[in-house]
Amino acid sequence: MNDTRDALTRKLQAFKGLGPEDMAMLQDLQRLRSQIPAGKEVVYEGQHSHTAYILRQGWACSYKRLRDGSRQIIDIQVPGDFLGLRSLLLRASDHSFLTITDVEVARLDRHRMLEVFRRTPRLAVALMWAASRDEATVVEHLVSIGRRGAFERTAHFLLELGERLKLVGIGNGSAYPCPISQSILADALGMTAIHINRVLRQLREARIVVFRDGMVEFQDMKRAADITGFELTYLDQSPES
Amino acid sequence: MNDTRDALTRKLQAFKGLGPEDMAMLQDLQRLRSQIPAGKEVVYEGQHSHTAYILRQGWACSYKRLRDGSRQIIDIQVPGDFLGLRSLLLRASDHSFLTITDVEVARLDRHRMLEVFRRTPRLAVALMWAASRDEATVVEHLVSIGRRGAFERTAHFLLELGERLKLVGIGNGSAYPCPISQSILADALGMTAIHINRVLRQLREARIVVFRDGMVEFQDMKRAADITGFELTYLDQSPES
DNA sequence: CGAACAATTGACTTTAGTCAAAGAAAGTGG
DNA sequence: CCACTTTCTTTGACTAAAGTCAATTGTTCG
Repeated sequence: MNDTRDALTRKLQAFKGLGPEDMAMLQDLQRLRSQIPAGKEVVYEGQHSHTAYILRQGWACSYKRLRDGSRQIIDIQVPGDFLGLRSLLLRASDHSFLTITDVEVARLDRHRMLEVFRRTPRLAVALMWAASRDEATVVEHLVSIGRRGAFERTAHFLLELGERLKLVGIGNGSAYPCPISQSILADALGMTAIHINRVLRQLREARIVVFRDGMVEFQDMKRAADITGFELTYLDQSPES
Repeated sequence: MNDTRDALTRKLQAFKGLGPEDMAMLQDLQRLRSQIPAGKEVVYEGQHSHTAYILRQGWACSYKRLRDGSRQIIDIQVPGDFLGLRSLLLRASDHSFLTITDVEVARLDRHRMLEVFRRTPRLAVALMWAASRDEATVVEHLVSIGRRGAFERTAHFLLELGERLKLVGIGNGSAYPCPISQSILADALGMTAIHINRVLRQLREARIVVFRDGMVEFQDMKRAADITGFELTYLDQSPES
């Protein structure tokens, strides 16, 4: 285990065959770093910024706000994830961000990405793989919100998060730090904060998983996976070359 | 209006600056055509097929089935849309398809796509733009299912569909052919067929939109857009170069 | 200490789902 | 062309899930 690697490098290493040039370019891509404090809302909806980020450290989420003030979180981003990749290509960004903890990001712009495509196509494919995986995650959330009940949905989400974190070296899938509030969790899962609170209690009382004090601890992952029908194919870690 | 153009060409033409070589490549990409009859389920979940399609004619949908037998439709595909683009990069395809009408598709494989990236990068960017737009649509569905009530959600979906079809020359946004059954609509919107039936009645009685006999006709688009908070930025048609 | 926010719980309401039943439309084999 | 099945649509009556309102307890932080 080489803890000096950044999260995205870790993640892409599931992708075999990246050579030294790819790795160098990947480092270079993450050169323009900056820090953002927790709780900062980066409102991009409707903005014409062709900028995306790599989240290097910390947690964030992407969301859309509706006119009635309610908020739907599209996905939680953890280290190694992209922020706002779509805005590189779409004219106007379609969503905003919120930093959940203090974060460190690396800025990407369209020009740099095109350069990656030109000069290190292998890395480009790896990045597109990561983007596809993010997209598959969003699709799974859609399915979850559309067709799973609150109880299964919550357990499923926590299982998924554990797997995603494990891939970048945080936690072991069955226990991991999770600095998100119940109201963020509620907005991610399409329910109210009050309801998620009750659901979390049920999960705790059913001895499946405990969400408390910034930690998630599964007591019975097998049953959790069973109840929710969780399978990790959609996150699948090792794309063949 | 040049009706001889295929739907994808029409759609990408919103993307300025494609040259003759790009156009030729775009035609070439659609060379491997085949027909599939209506009602065919193409089950890909868990399959390792690195194949995607361009939908040239007809309607289809992508969906995931849960263990309890229920189904969540991820998106409806209309002419000019991609089918299964993610499976070009992910190891295992994460969803399946259903043809809603008879369709004509053109097969894509990873190798051909990589060739596009190498030889006509301009077209590659245009295709990635289209893919980003599809993704933005999925995100909007997520938001809709998570945070809009059934009435607004349904109206929103029908508005969106109208805009998408207009872009490829089908209908005018306020009236268009729509060959999908109520049960498909229900599974796309995360509700039951019975409930969508009631909602469609309400929309009809409120003189907002009529969904009947394979046609959608808005009677009051302004009010519909107003009620649902519909804006088409997320579909935005003309990306700047 | 008090302010602001997060978590918790109870009582009640609303929304959407379930069950049951029929009518309508569309395709099939004779 | 007609009986016959199958699928789609529609409606009513009832149930279950999740939201709303209201209030309380912690917690963090200046």
